[in-house]
Amino acid sequence: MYTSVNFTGVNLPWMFTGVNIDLMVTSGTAKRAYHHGDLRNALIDAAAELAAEGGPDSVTIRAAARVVGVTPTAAYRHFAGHEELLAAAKERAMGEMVAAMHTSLARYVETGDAVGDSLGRLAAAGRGYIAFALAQPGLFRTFCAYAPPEDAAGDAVDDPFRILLNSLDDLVRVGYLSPQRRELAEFTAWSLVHGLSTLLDGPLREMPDEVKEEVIARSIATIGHGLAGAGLTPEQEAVLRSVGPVSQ
Amino acid sequence: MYTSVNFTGVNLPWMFTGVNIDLMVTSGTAKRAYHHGDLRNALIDAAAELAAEGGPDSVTIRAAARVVGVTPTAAYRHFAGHEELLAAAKERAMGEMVAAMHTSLARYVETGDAVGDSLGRLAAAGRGYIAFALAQPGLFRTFCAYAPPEDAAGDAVDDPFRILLNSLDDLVRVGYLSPQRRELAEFTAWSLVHGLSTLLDGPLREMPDEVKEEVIARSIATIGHGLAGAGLTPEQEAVLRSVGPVSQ
DNA sequence: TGTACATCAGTGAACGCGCGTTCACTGATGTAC
DNA sequence: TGTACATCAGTGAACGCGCGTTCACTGATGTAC
Repeated sequence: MYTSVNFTGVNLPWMFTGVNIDLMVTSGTAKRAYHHGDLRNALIDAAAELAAEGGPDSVTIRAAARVVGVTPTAAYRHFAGHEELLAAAKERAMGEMVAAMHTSLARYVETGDAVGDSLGRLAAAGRGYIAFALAQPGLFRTFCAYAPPEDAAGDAVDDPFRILLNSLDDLVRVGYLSPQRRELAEFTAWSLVHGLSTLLDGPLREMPDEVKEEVIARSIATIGHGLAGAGLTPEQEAVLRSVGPVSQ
Repeated sequence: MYTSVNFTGVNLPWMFTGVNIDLMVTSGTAKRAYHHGDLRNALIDAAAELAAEGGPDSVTIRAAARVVGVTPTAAYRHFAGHEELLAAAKERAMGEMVAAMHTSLARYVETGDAVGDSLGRLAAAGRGYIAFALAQPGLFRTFCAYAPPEDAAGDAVDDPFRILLNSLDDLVRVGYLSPQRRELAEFTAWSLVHGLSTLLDGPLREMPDEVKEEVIARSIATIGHGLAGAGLTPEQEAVLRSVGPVSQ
């Protein structure tokens, strides 16, 4: 399980956050005090849970309040409105994605071959991305709707995109990827991995897992080959380039 | 403009479909007769228009009826419910996508080089896909939600996927793509093109058009190279393959 | 050719739903003295 | 250490919105005779 979100069904995050909690024991059952203690985080937890179950559209103030067991109005003490709660859920989803990619990267076992290991790390990062999308489709779709906050420009160093950039830079350092082909390669790699994630969880949902696995493996290999820029003759590459934008 | 949907703002499709239309001239202004004449198609036109403007979520029975200038109840004479109207909109979106791909394919100018032309046609098909996504984001998102009807299994021969399959088969026939690497390659190609479409219209929306163009060109070239399977040594390809699925 | 009438294709009002958001309020907390 | 009271963090009721869908209805159509 990649996510730290509480999926137990019973949402009692305040049991664990434990800031200023009051319990009133009433005839043997624990009852929440009038003051929640950490409602803001509880609502974000609930929002992430809702996102995991039904994607970003399922994140509503009323639903989150319902999950926590609180009046919708109470949420307005902690969020300016729906948009702010949704933004928090997106932030969570982004965090989960980064965690998934790091987990995958951490599991990669180095072989000692510099080129192979650089490619391996790139592949591992992509694997983490895809695995997260397939394991947590709701959170993945929420992650896709993520937009970095206006104020924090370039602050989020630890985002998935940064991991990708580093992997590709590594491939240049190691001599596999030419600086010329390095340019904009991040978007090619991201597109493939993102497209795989979307399609395997969408139109190709019914595909057997072994076939999915083979599709992923072959796709990664194809990109791996492609980055080298071998295969096509310069003339053929020029032909491809001549297939320009389709005017409307 | 790829789409045949009426975007004039004033939706008067019945003026053109002209089946059994009655006009009652009342003090100089044309007024629709009580019976519409072709309400079903008018509603589908409206649904496609709504989808184009706001994606599949904007397709509602009430909104479509509003566009046509008819009571929501009237729609129930022609559609079992909301789901059926949405399905019709998806069908339309699919049709527009196919048209866009064919347009792009038709514009490809053959060079005479068999391999180059096969690749060129594959690229042109992909271009059409991406161009449609960028020109009609709402319809593209509606297309993505498309699910073929249960009854018509394998009937839709002329769908985008079929175009892709044919292009790849061509690459084998022409000797560029080995039968071994042909297998499942359609999903790699589709993923790249689909991912590009999604990202360029999403997180990369602000990217200048020339850069977008360069990203597309380079991505297509990378896949072109990659399909040849040159670049990586067999050992390196094996390393990539060993980066297996990330267990949860 | 004219007319009675069944059928067809709409109208208009209403239902219940979940949503975001606001209002006046009240119970709990914690601090000044 | 005890208490008055400001402040904080909730409640409960209500608003308007757009949605899907259903009901009884009515105006228009076209056909049998």
